[in-house]
This record gives sequence, structure tokens and C-alpha cells, in this order.
Amino acid sequence: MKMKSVRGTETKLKMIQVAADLFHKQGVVATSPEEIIDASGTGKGQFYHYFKSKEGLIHEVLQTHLEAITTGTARMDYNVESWEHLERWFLAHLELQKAFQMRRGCPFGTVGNEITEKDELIRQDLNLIFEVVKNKLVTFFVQEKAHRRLQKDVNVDQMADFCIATIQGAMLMGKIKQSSRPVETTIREALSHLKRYVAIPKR
Amino acid sequence: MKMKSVRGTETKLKMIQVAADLFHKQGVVATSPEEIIDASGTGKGQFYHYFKSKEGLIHEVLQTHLEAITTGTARMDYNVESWEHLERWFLAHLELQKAFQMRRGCPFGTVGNEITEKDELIRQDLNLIFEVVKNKLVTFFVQEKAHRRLQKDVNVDQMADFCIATIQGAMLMGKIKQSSRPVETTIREALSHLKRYVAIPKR
DNA sequence: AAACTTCTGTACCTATGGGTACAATAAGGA
DNA sequence: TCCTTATTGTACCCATAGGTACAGAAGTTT
Repeated sequence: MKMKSVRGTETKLKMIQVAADLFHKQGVVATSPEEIIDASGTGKGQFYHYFKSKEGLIHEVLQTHLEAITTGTARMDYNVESWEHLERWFLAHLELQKAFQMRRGCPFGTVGNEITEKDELIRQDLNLIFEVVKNKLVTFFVQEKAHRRLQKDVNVDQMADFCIATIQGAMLMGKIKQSSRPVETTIREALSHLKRYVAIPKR
Repeated sequence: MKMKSVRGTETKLKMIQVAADLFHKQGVVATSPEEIIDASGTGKGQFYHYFKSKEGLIHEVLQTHLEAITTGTARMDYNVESWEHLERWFLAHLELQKAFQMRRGCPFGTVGNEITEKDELIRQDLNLIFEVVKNKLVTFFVQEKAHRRLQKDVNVDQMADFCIATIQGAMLMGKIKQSSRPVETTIREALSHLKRYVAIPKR
């Protein structure tokens, strides 16, 4: 379970990356350890040397995602500091999908949809991820509010929840329809709604 | 493949219903024919007598859903004829989720999230379902527009897409967080947005 | 009631899933 | 260098997935 050499860390990382991609592509239930082992060019020995079980791997995959988000090394920029940024935040999700010809959804949403009663740990991992993402959005709205650029009775928490839910739904529909259209319109509508909360400058 | 007796039709229906429930609960990939057979108290013989394969069953499950929606015999009322109706439409989704202690998402969204390149038929089945649902929403918006109760430049199609995407995202987040809160707020925000398209009465 | 069809039950089959066991290497550290 | 720990490879294991084959029961048709 422990690692001393760089070699080991590299193979482990490779497995995590390959697994993350397969999970995104076809979901975690449909992805077997074997497939991950083959695709990563490693062996069964390594797999169970580095991960207790399949669930252990899923956990590590999500942890890696989380870390990428918090450290800002993720594929997508999760930091929002302006309305332009927020729009980019929405559009970045669409771009991700487009990169896969609209054949995939959100990496987290995909996993989230598969969880059942037995996957309590995974559910919590996902929750943490969404909590971090939400916080970044909340931070922006709080800042705007502090500068009185938002109506003073808005609920920043709900605004963030709305952002996340709409983008998740948009991506899901985008995947099902294999079209960017519904995603684009949903993003547009969502943004248009959020901007109504901008404070009307006094005179 | 054909059926002459009521007895046969009943067992087949039973299997479809049990399968639909299991798919909703744990997804289609995680549900094996065996599990459906056991839970429905039937046998392997029947299963492959009535369905060509697992995929064939999935198809029939979705067809049954579709029929329930079009004939209005579905668990939920998909007809929207007023704004109150639309609100009920949104809330009905939440109620469905609540009935399962927020441990399940949308029956269609759940299946939709699992589709991959190889499930083209299933994807099309789902598309048909969402198309029918969307049409019911569009019909309402068109009607409102015809009565000049909507601003005349609104895009009814996009409004419907927005409805579906938001409720899908809301339900997904509700399932992941196992909480009705995000669902409720997303619904509220969505409705609030849609109502902004209501025409301002001339004086 | 014969002859057909439809329905149901059981036995079997092969591939894969998720793992364990264990030996062989490689790589450091003292 | 020798000892220890990390890493890798291979072989095996049992349960399940998804399905086929086929025989027998039940229902129809004539």
C-alpha cells in the first residue's frame, strides 16, 4: 500500500488516470478492473497492490479529481471571479462535452447517477467535490454581494445550487441527445436568470 | 415471442415492471436478468421467451414508460395546461424522489446517464420519451403565447428544454446529496425565471 | 381427443468479474 | 554486499452474467 519509488507512483497514477477516463466514458459499474489493467498496460498484481479493491480505486479516482479542482490543476478552471468567468465556467462544461463529441456527460454526474445504498463512501466523496465547486461559486456571489452589485436579499447559496443543478441537467440532456443545442440554451437561460439578481444601480 | 394467453401477458408485464423498478433503483448495468427473474418470481425460460436479450427488455421497459406517458396512465401527470400545472409538474418529480427517500433520481435520467456508444437503440428510445415530454411543455407555452400571455419573442422550444434540463439536474443533485433542498431551490429558481417571460399586460 | 401452439422449469454452458496467493524481480539502505 | 521493502507477473479461484437447449405442462383449435 505504501510507495517509496517513483516508478510505483507512476504506475499507480497511470491506473487512476485510465480508470477516470473509463469511468467518464462508460461509468464505473460497466468498467472492470481487468479493463483498467489492460488499458493501463499494467498487471493484476499492481492493481491490488495499490488499491484494496475496486471501490478503493473509485475513491482514489475521486480524490484525485478533488485535488485537481482545489489545486487548480484540473482540466477546467473552477475559479470564478467575474460574470465573464461564470459564463466561462458554464461554457467550459460544454467544451468538455464537445471534446468527446457530446458522447459523455459530466465526470462527476456520471458517477453520481450510479450510486446506490451500498456506495455511501463514494457518495460522500462526490458530495465533497460538489461542495468544493459550490464554494467557489458562493465565494463569487458573496463577493459581488459585498460590493453591493447583487440585490441585497439574494440567497447566494441557492444561486450556486442552481448553477450546479442546471449545468448537470444540461450535460445529461446533451449526452442523451448527443447535441450541444440543449446545453447551450440551458446555459443561456440560466445565466439570464442569474443576472436578474444583479443590483439595479441607484440612479 | 408472440402471446396468446392472458397468463403470458401478465408474466411478461410483471417482469417489465420489476425490471423498471430495479433499473430506477440501481441502474441497468447493475441489474442482471437473474435478479429480475428472481424478483419477479418467474424463470429463465420466460425471460428469454419474451425478450430476445437484456437489451430487448430494456427497450420494452422504455416503451412501456413511453406508453404510460402518452396515455396518461403514468405515475406522474405530464400534462401541463397552466402555470399551476407547470409548478405541479416540477414538484411531481420531487415527490417521486421523496417517495424513495431521495435515494433515486429520474427513471429516465438514470438510464440516460448509463448509455454508451453501443446503446444507440436505447438512446433513441430515451430521446423519444424526452421528446414527448418536451412536446407537452411546448404545447403549453405555445398556447400561452397564442393567447398573448407570453412575450412575443420568447422561444417556447428553449423554454421546454430549460425545464427538462433543470429538473434533471435538480434530481441528480437531490440523489447525490440525498436531500430535497437543492431540488426545491432549483425548481423555485427555474420557475421564477420562466415566469419572467410572461407578457406584461398592456397597462 | 389429436395436434398444435404457447408457456414454464431446469439443466447446462462459456466468459467475465472481482479477487487471492505467491513467487520473482528491482531497488534501496546499512 | 546483504537484507529489507517495493514492485511486478502469473496462476489460480469461485460467483455471477448472459444466454442456449430442451423437455414438459397448459391452453387452443379443429
